[in-house]
Amino acid sequence: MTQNRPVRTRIAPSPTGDPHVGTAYIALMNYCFAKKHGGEFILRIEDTDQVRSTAESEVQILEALRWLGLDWAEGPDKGGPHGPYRQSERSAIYTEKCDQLLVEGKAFRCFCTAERLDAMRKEQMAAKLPPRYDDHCEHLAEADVAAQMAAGVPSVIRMKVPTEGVCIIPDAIRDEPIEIEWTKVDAQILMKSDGLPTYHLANVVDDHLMGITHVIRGEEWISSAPKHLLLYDYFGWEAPVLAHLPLLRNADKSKLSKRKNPTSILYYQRAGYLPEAVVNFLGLFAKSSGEEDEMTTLAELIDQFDLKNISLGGPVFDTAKLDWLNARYIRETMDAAGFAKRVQEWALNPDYLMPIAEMAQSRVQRLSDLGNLVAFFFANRLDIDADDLRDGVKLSELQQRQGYQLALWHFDRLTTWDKPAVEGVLRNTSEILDVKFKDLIRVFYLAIMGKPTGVPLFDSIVHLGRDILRERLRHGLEILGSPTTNEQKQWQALIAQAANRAATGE
RNA sequence: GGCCCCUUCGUCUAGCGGUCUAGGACGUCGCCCUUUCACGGCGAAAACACGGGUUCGAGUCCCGUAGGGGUCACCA
Repeated sequence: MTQNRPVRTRIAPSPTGDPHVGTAYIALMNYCFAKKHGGEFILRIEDTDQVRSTAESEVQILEALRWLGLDWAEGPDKGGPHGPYRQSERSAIYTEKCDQLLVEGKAFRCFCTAERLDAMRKEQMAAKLPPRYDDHCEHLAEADVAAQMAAGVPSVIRMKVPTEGVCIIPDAIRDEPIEIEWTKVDAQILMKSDGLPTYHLANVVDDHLMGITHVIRGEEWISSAPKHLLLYDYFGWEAPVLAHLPLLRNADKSKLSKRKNPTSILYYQRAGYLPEAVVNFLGLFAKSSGEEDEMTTLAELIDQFDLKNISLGGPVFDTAKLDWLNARYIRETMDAAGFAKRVQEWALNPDYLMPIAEMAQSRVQRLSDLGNLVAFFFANRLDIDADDLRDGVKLSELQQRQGYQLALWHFDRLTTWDKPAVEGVLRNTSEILDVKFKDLIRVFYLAIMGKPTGVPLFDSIVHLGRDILRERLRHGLEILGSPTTNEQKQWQALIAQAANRAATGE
């Protein structure tokens, strides 16, 4: 597993949501490692999940990485010698490789239904056994397979896995290799019934074909590493060096999630952070910090980069230090003119200003009324206190809190982000809480604008974006105080009600 | 629950058997500077999860325990 090919690393995001800070963190480590060793860093889009992948998400991820300055040598937007760089365009390759495994007896076709597999897992769980494929189809006769295929029975292809021994997984940031028994490894599906590969197959095939020498990824992949190593072995390919990075955490140490923290890079952009500060902050997790200044350039980060410097304990993504770094970048790396330019690019640009102008025009008497009217578009958290927030509200405090929580729940589940969708969430919320729409709207004006009236709410929410909105509502909740246990129970009931409505389509 | 990973101040971390009465940074608090605020300066409180070994000597090595996390999908 020693590598002497030219170093090549990659970031391989799945375009299924907002660009995540975790992706940026992994990308940065791969980027620094490649640059440190005079290698290349490339970008590949892993969009084999037809249901969840969107073109919009892909665009945003590319934009976010570009914003951070983590430029890639090859990728779907710029091509390269190992393209295409979008897995959905590489189907033929996976089919060919998978057929090869089938022919060589290293994989088998499986006709099990989802129902049978579910039942099987339940039984295994009940018997306190680890859920694992029971090899039902592994030894089907060839004629049998052919017959089912001819009859058009849907099938998947699974990989065969050794029934004894242990898999040794060397890891570049750990002193000792990780060992996992083969009996704990499932007969992973390689090819789904839709004809597209799963992550495991596509990832291994692409990493090999694209000449990736070092796979630096999150530690959520440790338990599937044996499958990957086995695939390299099956294909007769040299496996890349593996390095599993600790996951970024919420303050309570759980895996970083948007329920508890802003996780979208778009949020940090909108909230007024500078990309160089974000990169610096993320880089600190891989920097062996002695006595020297923690403010470092990307170039210095690369120069000092060493996988061994990464602490294995999952770091809490606590933005206090990011705030401090950001402030220093603002005051130490630019003059007033430069600062003004940054602010302009940030939000005083035509794209951001235009919708605001449309909302504000009919509501000002003098140009100077604009500031008070739309200041909330240029803020992150609003400076409001509990009295402001309860001012003139007709709902009980409990209802107000539930309104925020319920809306938060709904907004997170929205697949489209436009005016009808936003309005739908609020109407829904008012119905579930059984309060007047008008009264409910008022509490949202308060949390979002800090005032009970202002420019149109739905348009404002759309324009502010999901992440800032989430912060405003979360802030509102914080100000109102934490719910009692009794309230928590009522809250569960409301969520159930909301979920029910969603399921039955109202 | 099985398997795997992890464990130094609130947070990010330095530490790789004696130099540790554990260092730095952020945050917090106090003082100074100052028309306010911020910046800046000075200072303070604040940690080796626990229990056993090994050793002349353990934050550093080993074993347990506890705690946290990840993973057990036709998602990545």
